[in-house]
Amino acid sequence: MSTAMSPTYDHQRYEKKHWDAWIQGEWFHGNLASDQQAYSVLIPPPNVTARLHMGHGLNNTIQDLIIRWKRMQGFNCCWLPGTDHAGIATQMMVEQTLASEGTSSKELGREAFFARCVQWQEENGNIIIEQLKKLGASCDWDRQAYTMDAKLSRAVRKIFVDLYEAGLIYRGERLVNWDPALKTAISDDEVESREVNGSLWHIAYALEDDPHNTIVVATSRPETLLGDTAIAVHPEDERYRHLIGKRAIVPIIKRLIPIIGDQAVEPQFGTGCVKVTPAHDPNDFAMGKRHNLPAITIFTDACHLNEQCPPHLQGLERFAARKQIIDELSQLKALIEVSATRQALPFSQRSNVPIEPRLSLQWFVRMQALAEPAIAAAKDNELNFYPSQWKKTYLHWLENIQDWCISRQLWWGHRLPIWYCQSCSAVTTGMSDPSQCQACGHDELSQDEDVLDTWFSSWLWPVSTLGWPEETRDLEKFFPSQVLVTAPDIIYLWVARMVMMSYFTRGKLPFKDVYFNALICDKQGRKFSKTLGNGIDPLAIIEQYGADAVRYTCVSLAPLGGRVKMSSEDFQNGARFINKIWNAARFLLNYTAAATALEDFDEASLDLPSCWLLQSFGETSREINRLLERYQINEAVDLLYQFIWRNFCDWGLEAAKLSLEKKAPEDAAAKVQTLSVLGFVFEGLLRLAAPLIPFVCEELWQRFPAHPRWPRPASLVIAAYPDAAQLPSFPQAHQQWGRVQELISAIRSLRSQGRIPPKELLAPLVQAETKLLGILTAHSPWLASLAGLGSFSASETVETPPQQSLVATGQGWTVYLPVGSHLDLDEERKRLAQEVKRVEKIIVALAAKLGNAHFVDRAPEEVVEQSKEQLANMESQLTALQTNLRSLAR
RNA sequence: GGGCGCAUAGCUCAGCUGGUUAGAGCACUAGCCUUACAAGCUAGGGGUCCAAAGUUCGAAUCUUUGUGCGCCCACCA
Repeated sequence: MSTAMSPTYDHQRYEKKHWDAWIQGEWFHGNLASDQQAYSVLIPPPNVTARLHMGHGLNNTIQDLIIRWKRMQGFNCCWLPGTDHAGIATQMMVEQTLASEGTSSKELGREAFFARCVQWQEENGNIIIEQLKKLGASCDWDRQAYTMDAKLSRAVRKIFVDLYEAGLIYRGERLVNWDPALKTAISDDEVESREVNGSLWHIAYALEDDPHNTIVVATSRPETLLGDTAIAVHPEDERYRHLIGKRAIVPIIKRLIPIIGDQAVEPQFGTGCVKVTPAHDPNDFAMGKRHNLPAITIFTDACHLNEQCPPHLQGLERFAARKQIIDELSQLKALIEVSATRQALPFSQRSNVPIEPRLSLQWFVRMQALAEPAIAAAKDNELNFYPSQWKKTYLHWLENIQDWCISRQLWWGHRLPIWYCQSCSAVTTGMSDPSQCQACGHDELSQDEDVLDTWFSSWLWPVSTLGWPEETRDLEKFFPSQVLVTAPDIIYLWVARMVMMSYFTRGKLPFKDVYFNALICDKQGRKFSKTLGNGIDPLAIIEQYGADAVRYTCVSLAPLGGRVKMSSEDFQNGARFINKIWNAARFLLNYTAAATALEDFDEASLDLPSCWLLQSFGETSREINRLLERYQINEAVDLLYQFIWRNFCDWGLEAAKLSLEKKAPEDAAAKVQTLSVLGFVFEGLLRLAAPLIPFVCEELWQRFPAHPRWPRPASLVIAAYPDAAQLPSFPQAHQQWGRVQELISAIRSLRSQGRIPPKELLAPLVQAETKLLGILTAHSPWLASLAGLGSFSASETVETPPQQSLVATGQGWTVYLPVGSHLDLDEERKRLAQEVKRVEKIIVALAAKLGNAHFVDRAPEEVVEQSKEQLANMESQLTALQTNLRSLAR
């Protein structure tokens, strides 16, 4: 029934097949009728404009791993997917398209432009969703949400109205971060400060009552003197104190402005005098408030000098204006000095141009009250961060929270549900568009032109995706979610705000755990960016190596938090791992292909290697579950890798070959047992690995005959996750076989040191304590096949080591390997001498420890016992080594 | 300027409760085409755990200081 397996795993043949089956089975769907405990996760909605990059790859693989693991544990899982309408980004994309058609948003007008945005979204908005599916994301695709959906838009409107009515939304004139390229305000969080080389111009202002005397200010923005409304000095500055209260004359425009004293002025910096331009600098704005200064805006929305400026300057762009002003100042001999300086300049992350602080009427959310429960939740450890140090960052921001400017001068987004009365200029809002002013009843209303910041819909994500403001069954079942997996760079923009909004709408946390995944960088540690072109395209890698390889590689490289350096070669590792599993299956299927089901094994009559394998599997299962519970995901993945490769393949399968390859009828029963254990553990490891690498596991699982101990549902995605408590356990056998493995490794090592060809059979002498000797004798066929022995002799004591032999020692055993002519005496003496030295060093350390009365008194008893045992053991090893060294002496 | 973090093998990193003879993967060396896998197997080399001081019977692990490097926040004109 199974088709022949190629020696290498060919992901192209299987991924789509299983994806389609999973969707068909509806196993990713959060079931409202289920009695099982719900477990839900919210996807950080990617922008509709986004294309899958490695950051998404890692972030979504981690979410998928968690949700698949929980699903296999029997939870009623719902991983809610969706996209974000990305106001600025989408608008820019559409503008670009329009420009290539020779038109623009202005020409189209608001409505037509909005329609184009909708169209763009319909055509391109789902690309990233399709890409997530390629990665294997087991989201509840029936519940896919979009922030501009009718449903979510209603939630946005509702929350706006609620906040407005609660007095938490207000309109105010403030300095905002103005992006002159996009001609919109952007939030503080979209501003990035960069160090640039700048100049400091020293400009002389004549004093009103003594025009021959001047006061000199230092500024990096001379052009803003057109908007100066004061000069400030530190009130205690001896040099200038006498000038406070007098007036100075702004050069060029000859405006009279007061000289004021303000604590904010740093006497050491520049000249100690600051020109104050409240409309164009946040500091100056604050100072202006304190001293009741007028604010004069000198720029248009595109940052050209406006009608407030002298006619000959009007229309100049801001940097051209700077040059012009400097020229004029030097002609007036008012420019005293220019010095070079490094300065932090705010840039728009969106358009990459310097931000212009601009005074304008905007809408704000009052944040302080909203922040309170969000602060308490973290302080009380109801909300937990992984890694935990982010708690401080989160709290610091919330405790110093500023009001949030939510209006954007864009067309794409949720338009503010605010109407101004033409007659009385009162404001009307509500869930339905008003037809008359709620203050005066006048029916001529005009809606605010602005739209809401995109994050204003994002902070509702935990409730809006589940149907809020309706009291839906989804909301009842799947709110709150369990864990949010995201990147730390949006801890303020999104994480903290969702917490606030969930408290406001539901009085509850939206999730109890926040997992911050690593930031993916190139090998030089630089962020992936379009301009550097250093990104790795996950789709190309999926194409080349398969989704499983991408998933494994991402997660195994990425520790919790932090930063991971990644290159496209790293994915070969993943591909190798997948291929290893594939081949282990190929090997096993040689023996099981004929059977439709495996027989059960009898725990009482298993051989030692089988017991060891079962015990290893149990321990691994326990540890993986434990690590996943603690979100130590890359460690769980590493453990899985070690178990599959080292334990199962290198030892389990190699040991099993012995009985599998036997043909005699009397061996048949043992063979069935071995095969049953291998089959059981292999299915178990497929289950352990399925959340991480679902495609290859599903394919292999379906090819595999059923085992009586693993009930078989229709798909591996809903099969039970291994639970150590229900697995057979053989701690003693595990330990015993461990010592045999140690011995085998030692013999292999001696062979290699003695340069004995792999095919030559060996005949070592093993000295060991009685019990171990018994085990070794009973397992001589395994020693033969795994260590390449022809025969071996065993003894409890060895007085004189065999002539010309290599020696190795371990816990309770010594092995001598006669090598005759192979022996290079000099080299062996050297090696032994080194070995003696190593052991002696350990003995000295242990003896010193045990000789220390404090240690014996104060250390826990078992630690002392352990040290004593170790010492005895090391001493006997030393004796054996020394004896052999002497026997080699000439 | 404030806050957070990092420093362990050539590279990327584990080592979360102090008890190791400090681990993994990649890279490197030697030997193997052993009919599951050469995308493999076996063996091996490689580390004053950044520095100094301290706590302790015992420190890669805890404390302090220093050095170097990241990131975030902040208005030094």
